[in-house]
Amino acid sequence: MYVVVAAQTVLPVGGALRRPADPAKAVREMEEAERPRWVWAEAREDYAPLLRAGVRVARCHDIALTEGLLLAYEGRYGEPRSARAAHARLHGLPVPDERPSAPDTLFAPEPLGAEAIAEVLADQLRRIEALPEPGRFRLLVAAESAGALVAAEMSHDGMPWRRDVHDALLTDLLGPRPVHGMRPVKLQALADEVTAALGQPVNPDSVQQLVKAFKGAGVALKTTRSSELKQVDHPAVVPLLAYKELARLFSFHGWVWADQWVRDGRFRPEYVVGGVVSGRWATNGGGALQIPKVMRRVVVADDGWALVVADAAQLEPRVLAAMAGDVGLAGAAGEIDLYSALAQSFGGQRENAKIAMLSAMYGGTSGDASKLLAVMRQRFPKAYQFVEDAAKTGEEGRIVRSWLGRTSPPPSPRWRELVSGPEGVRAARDRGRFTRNFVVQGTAAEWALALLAVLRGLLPEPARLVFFQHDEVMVHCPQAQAEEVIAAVSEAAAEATRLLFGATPVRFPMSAVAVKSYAEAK
DNA sequence: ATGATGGGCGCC
DNA sequence: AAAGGGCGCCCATCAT
Repeated sequence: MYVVVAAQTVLPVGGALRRPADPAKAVREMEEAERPRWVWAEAREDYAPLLRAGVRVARCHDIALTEGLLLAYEGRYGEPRSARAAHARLHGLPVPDERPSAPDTLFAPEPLGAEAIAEVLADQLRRIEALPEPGRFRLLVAAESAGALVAAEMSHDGMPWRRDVHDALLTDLLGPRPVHGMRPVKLQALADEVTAALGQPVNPDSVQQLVKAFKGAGVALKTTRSSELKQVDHPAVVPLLAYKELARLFSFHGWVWADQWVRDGRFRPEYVVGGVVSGRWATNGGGALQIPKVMRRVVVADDGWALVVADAAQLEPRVLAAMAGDVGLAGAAGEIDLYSALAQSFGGQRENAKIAMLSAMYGGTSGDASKLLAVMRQRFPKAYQFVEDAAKTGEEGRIVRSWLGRTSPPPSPRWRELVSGPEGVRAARDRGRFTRNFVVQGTAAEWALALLAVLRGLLPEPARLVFFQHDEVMVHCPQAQAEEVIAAVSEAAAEATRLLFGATPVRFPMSAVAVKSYAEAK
């Protein structure tokens, strides 16, 4: 049963519109009584007020996310996907642009009413049924919508973040917090060392100045990447590399960042569900998906609580094995260490097996790749063919889809120009690598979303999902629940596998550990 | 002053 | 560890 929530009203589909005095209370009561699938314009906006009112729901249908998935499938990639835009299209009215990220409260349009949202829902459900594989797409929509619930909840609950530990770490590495606009003392000392070693004043943040100064010292640099610098024998290199590392920590995850993103011992980033074309999440501020490993010690469970950290091992090759239905590869993917199981086919070398798989999935060409790919083609023809087909489709300018039906963007007009020009072969090959990767990464993202959705439903109160990073999840729970949560992770992985692939010999093992601090995991 | 772009690098 | 795809985000720099 679908129930639309919009603008302080509640509309059970097929029923009568209600205007409850306390909408949050009405949602809570209906959730307890009948667990409907809640429908709203955009979970990111509509669920947050409910969370603040202490209401959580099990299932939803996110109109905007669904519209985005449908438009892409229908070859209308990039058209506005808001409920308002979808409603306008339905009635042949002018379609408004996507709302700017900072809504203008003075001139923002009236929110769409529940009846209008119900119309869009009916239209979306019709469009889904008209697809060649409606069952898969329904699963995609459910998983994406569940992801929106999780994302809103994780932003609401936040990841444990010890500001005292963070401050101690920063002070240890950089020196005490400087006054605004100044470099921390240790950073400044490194900058001074670089200047002294190069014999002229240089801002180590400036690529231009660095290249010039190194040239003056007799060193020709193409770039100032650390990989290139490491090849250079010059006394400025060591302090410069140290500077780069610490400067990044200071500006990306330093005190200013913490002032902005950490409150009440919780880091609260804003996640963007489906923010990456492949279906992975992105973040909007906070850089939650780029937290440096050295910072993990700052993520500490509350007293008496634990962090259960779990990540999927070798997710992408397993996804490929399951999608391609390659019996040989699926057999190896029935083992915990897929690459070891493959080693036999590659002269007993686990590393060679790994290179072959990665090159097949990502279009790698370096080193021994081509030789190993030949072995791959011979031993695992269906898996090989699957990614080759995806690459060829992309090179020809056509679109590909993930297992559940997420659609890759079409080539840009610029690409179409390029591909018939002198750089055409290169442009085609680049896009082939993209589509080759899309089918694997996109399906891996779907598996991870399904895992997340199932796990969310299995967690006991008061355990909370607090972090999700592509193929890794973190749950914050009372210590006494840790074993139960670890078991829930395994169960969720098995269920996600069944949902996507049905009966398959491929296993998707997850390593889950209970720790006090994130740094102890892995 | 403000906005756009590219280098560089963190994460998966 | 190699490797490729995907991002976000800072800084410097250049154009407006």
